[in-house]
Amino acid sequence: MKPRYQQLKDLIVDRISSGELRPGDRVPSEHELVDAMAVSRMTANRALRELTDEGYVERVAGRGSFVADYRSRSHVLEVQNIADEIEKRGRSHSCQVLRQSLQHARGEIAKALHVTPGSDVFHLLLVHYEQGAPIQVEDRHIVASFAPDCLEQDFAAVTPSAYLSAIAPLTEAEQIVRAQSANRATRQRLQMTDDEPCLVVLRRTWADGRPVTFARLQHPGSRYELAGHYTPPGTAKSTPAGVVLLEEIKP
Amino acid sequence: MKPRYQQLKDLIVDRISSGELRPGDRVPSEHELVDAMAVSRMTANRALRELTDEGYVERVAGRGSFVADYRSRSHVLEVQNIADEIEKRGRSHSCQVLRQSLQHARGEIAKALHVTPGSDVFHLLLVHYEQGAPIQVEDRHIVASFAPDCLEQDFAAVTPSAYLSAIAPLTEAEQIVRAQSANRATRQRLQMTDDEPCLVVLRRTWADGRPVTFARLQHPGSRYELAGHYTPPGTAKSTPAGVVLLEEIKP
DNA sequence: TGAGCCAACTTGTATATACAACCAGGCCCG
DNA sequence: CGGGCCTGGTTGTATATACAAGTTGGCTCA
Repeated sequence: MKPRYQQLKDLIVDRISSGELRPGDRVPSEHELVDAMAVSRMTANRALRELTDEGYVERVAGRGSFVADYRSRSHVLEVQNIADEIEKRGRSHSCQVLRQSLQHARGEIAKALHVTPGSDVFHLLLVHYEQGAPIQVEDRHIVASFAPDCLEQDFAAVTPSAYLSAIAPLTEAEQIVRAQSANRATRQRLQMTDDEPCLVVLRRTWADGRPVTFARLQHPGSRYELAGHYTPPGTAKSTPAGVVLLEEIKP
Repeated sequence: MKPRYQQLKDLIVDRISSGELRPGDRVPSEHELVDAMAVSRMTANRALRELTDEGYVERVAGRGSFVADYRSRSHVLEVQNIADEIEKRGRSHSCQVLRQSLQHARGEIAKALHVTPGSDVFHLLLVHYEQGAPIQVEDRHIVASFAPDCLEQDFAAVTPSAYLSAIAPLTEAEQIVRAQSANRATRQRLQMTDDEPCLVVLRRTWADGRPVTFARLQHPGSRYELAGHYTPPGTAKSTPAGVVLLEEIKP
């Protein structure tokens, strides 16, 4: 049984992420939660206070609690889905599936995913295109027990990222970024010149407290870059208007 | 007057950052705080709980509260200072200053730093070494009004990052990461082979609500990589023990 | 009409208390 | 000697209560 303050938090987060509550909307006050959910005010206070710390809610003494403008939240999810990323820029995304199979986890993969060697894992190999030009080779392993129906998915339509986060929210991610030379197969798939550097991202993602997928994402250096904007927790509101995006700068 | 739970938090954070309490050390229990500081247990509990959420302490029911191994904290600051990063790995850092001059901001630099073209900015060009091997070329511009005594600093001893965060806390950062080919001068400075990819980080950092510095950091792809571990806010406690570090995996 | 005051509601903090779950070490008993 | 029990200390959660301070809107009174 989850603690009650966590139940309250889940309830409110669900209403926000379902779209029922939108940024700026009023969230139930502590007193309303006390009446509606039969908890003490301290418990309601803890739920709302933690949601504030986590960036979901803004509170004003005397006025009430409101759904926050959740721009600065969660770099993790932001970077997850390359299809969203591309379409957000108003460009077309397409995808080609090269491999979609069940394998036995061996060596490094088993270690990375915390499964015993020989366990079932799915292996995906995809190429993502932006406006028809190849932009990413996605080489992904997924713990089979987490996504049993993986082989029936059409990943050309729904990316693995989107598919996985639909099963369960991805709670944690670890990644490392490298500049490497690509091997010949990858260079061909990404239509890279022989000496073009390759931006490699190794990313491992957690759900339900355990690692569920491990991906190696390779990109042509001349056509892809990673951007991030970080504000330390608790200093949220600083982002000023009229920021010149770094993307526009080519020193 | 600060609230009492905040006073307790400050007290404990001070003892940690001064080195009096080291990772693994026991921090006062709730009951001890109640006795020593004359607060209620709920107040002591709030202080310790928030320190847990912020990654300073770890708590185990039945045993006590302990200073956390503060690896997973604050991606922003973590990545800031390459000297700290290197020395945390137990390796020696050194630095060579190639340029340290006052210039007039032009074009892209003025735009990135939100100053009018022609304004004073400092220009630094440094090479960082790890165990004697070059690991980073740092090409940095700093708003002159933010750091007037920049020309008198010895950046071979104190890195620009450390110097800047000592003036005022850096509250916000934006960066983009690219894989590029390096030009000949950079290849020489980093002792890179002709076709070795170069990991480039462009980073702009804010203090006092305005951008104060803009850096272009170039690294040899074969000897440097960026690593990050992300937990979305509020899902803190998930990180399980015995995590296999991605660094150990070479797929 | 207009200015100011007041009441109701909100969040923020603080306390005292209670019970459950967990852990370590000591103690007792076989 | 060894195994199991128990106890004291610790965290985790939950409640009832209290006061302070900010905001809003209406009401009263000049």
